[in-house]
Amino acid sequence: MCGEKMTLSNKENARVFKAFCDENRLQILELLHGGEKCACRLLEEMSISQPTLSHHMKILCDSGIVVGRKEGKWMHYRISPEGVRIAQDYLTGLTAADPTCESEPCCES
Amino acid sequence: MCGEKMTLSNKENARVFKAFCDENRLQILELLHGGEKCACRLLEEMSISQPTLSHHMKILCDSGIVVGRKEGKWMHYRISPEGVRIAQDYLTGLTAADPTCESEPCCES
DNA sequence: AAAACATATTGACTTTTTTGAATCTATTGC
DNA sequence: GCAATAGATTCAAAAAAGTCAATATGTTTT
Repeated sequence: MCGEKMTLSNKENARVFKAFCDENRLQILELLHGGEKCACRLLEEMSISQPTLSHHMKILCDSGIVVGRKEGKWMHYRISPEGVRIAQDYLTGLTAADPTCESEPCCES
Repeated sequence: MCGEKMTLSNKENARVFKAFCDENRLQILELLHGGEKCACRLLEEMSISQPTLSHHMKILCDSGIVVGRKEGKWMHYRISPEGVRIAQDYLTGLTAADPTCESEPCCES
């Protein structure tokens, strides 16, 4: 089916949201918001070493929020709308009404 | 104004998303999805110690994703739709078109 | 083929996060 | 008041994450 939403395990969701819980990664996402950029460009706009950037790019790609494209000796990175959508779907599910919900009060005095 | 969206710093956004990058916290959110629960109920449905639960509840509350309500000797916790909305708005901004976007290609060969 | 360049990986170190035993605070019930 | 209960805090240890120098890999250029 087409608009089907997949449910990820807690472990998988934690990996997705790892993308957003480090300041440097948020800065990288900020830079990628302007469009696809290669690692060397990201590096010169940040104040971290090249191995550190590479490390964060790996986490961002593993989370699915960023995708990379190799072109010659360059790696171009961009935000993945599909990855972001998965994170959004999780958040939507958090506040959606749950049909299996028992509303019994907890620890009433 | 009413529908105004606030822009948080990277540091603040990182704190918000900390809520979602730990498996135990995701399990807590799963439990709170069924509705407000007190800490003692959460504790008996999880496999962690009481201080550890208290630690995670603090992080969840600091992130704004969960709010607590004290009633006698009990603490009742629930998911905050306003907090979740803030996280959602950040994600929406990630993929929204940027008017100040320069689309100049990066490292073309 | 050698030099230069872009990026990834390894290894060591530092910092942060997670964890639970022990303890403290606050509330309830006797 | 005293005992019991719920939850937070303190402290120390263990685990995980972030950092960068050095090095490795792969690509382009000369």
